[in-house]
Amino acid sequence: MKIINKPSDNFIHDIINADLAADLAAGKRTEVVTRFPPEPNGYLHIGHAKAICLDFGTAEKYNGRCHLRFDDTNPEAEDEEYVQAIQKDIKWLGFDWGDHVYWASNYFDTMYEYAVRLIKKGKAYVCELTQEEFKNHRGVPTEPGTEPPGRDRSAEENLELFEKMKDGEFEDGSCVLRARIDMTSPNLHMRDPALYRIKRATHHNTGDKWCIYPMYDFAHCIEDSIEGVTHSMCTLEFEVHRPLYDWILQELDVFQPQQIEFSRLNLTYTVMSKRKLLELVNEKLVNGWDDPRMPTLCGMRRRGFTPEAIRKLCGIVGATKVESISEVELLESCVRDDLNETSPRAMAVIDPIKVIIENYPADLVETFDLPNHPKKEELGTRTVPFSRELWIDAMDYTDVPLNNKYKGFAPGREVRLRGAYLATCAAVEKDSDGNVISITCTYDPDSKGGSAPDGRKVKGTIHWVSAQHAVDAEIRNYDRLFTEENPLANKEADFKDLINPDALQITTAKLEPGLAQAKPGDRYQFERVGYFCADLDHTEAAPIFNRTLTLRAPRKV
RNA sequence: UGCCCGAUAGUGUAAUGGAAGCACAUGUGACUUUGACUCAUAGGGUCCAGGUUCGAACCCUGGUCGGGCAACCA
Repeated sequence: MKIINKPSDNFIHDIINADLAADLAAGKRTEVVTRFPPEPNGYLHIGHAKAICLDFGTAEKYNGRCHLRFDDTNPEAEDEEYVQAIQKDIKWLGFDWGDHVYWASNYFDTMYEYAVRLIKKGKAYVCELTQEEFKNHRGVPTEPGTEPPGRDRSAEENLELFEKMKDGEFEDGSCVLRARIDMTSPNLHMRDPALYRIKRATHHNTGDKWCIYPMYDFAHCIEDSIEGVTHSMCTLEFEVHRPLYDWILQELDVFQPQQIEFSRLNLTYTVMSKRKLLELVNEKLVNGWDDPRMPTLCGMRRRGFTPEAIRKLCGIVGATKVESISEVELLESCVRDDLNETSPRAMAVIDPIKVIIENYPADLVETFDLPNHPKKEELGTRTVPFSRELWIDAMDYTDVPLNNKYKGFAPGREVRLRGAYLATCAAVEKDSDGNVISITCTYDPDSKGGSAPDGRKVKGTIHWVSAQHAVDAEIRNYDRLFTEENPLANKEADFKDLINPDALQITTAKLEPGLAQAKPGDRYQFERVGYFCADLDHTEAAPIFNRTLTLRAPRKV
């Protein structure tokens, strides 16, 4: 299949199209290889989803391949737990790396050889300055730095010192290997950056084999090069690292991938940095990485968001170099759009009040087969019991309707009990404080199914649950994590003070009985309320449902 | 006061020298056995100033504003 002349979705594909055309013209092999390179030091969030969609999506588009590569060059931060979680989340999102899973740590031998090569060329040296001392030599952005002592040592000496570093003859932090580039460069990253540091830490993959570990700048370009990555996409903050990326590979004279930077995904009412999310977890402001309020993929999964919706969002926001904050409404729209199509309907009463149907036989139970989806017959039907006493939602009763959009009961008012009968409110019983305790009504036995033989119309259709059959459930109502669109906008303030106290509100509800059999993760639309999914901890005996999102347009009565 | 990057409706994103579109959000209306969905409809935009050109969101010059960069993190 021809892989050039694919329509462009973004500036990155423009670049790839041009590269492929040039390769073709030069008679070279045309190929696209990308990679997603997480450090296994935390959970993936929706910002990573954007990168994943770009990396895997681009490879798919050009019939190339995308590698999953764990960038495990800092053993102190990394953990096997994250390795498993990252793989699970990528698969959940719908992408597959096939056999192409790699580890930076598998290239440690090659990296060491490459470092030796640089030393031999006089392009790297062992520097014994402390961090603080080197900082003084590096200087500040507005002034050139100065060359540190020992910079002009012979290659032989450096080779010997570097070998001693590797052999553990020096203390942690006593020296580093530096690239010998230009201490006066206007780009701080080119002022003799560190390539290797000494760190006695057990690596999850290489154990105690190494006591020196390569820095990101040295490791990443080499990883890309070894794997034959053609287009190495990363976020904007690495733009100033690109000259170094290119310098290292040129000095090494090895295959040179192209680094392309794009802007991170930001969403309103949340934060997207691993460090800040970790703070929320550590300070127990949320219940772990998979708290449904979190923008992590595992949190969103538990919340009930779908991978399809997240992928759709990533497609819509695209890839540019503009630093932007997308409105969370866009994500929510993608989620509702998908859930509306796919989730079966059910009835659940969140804020129950009792309805007694005076003229309905006390011992009668009828069942109704209601469609699971109003527009998709193929989703089938479920059986819902109906009896003399029902639960309806408190919002569906009022003494005096405030406007003509009101759908519920009011004294003398007839409404449709969804899928069952028309019923007219006869009386209401209140406690001494004026709170509604119960409503009595009469039903029209000829309106079975919800329509009257005389064809009369009713204003509203409300949902209900048979009281004697209702299943009690815990409902976790989730909302936005922060009260501010951009919790980080005020640099003086602590973003953690801006957490929305109402982002989780736990209530109990009356569910139609079939819902108890839901399996953890099953998604539903509770009609007229919102989208919900059975929580990870849900059981038939103790049902728990998470509110994914309310339906659009909050009720204004 | 160094270097790098960016700037198109409220938000995100197209238009690559030839009619400024789309989506979300918002307003109005229709439909509805979900105040959902669906459908129709409205408002609203090229940071500023010059220049090149028959023609500029796009090219050039100068500003303005926003972001990034001074870990032995990635």
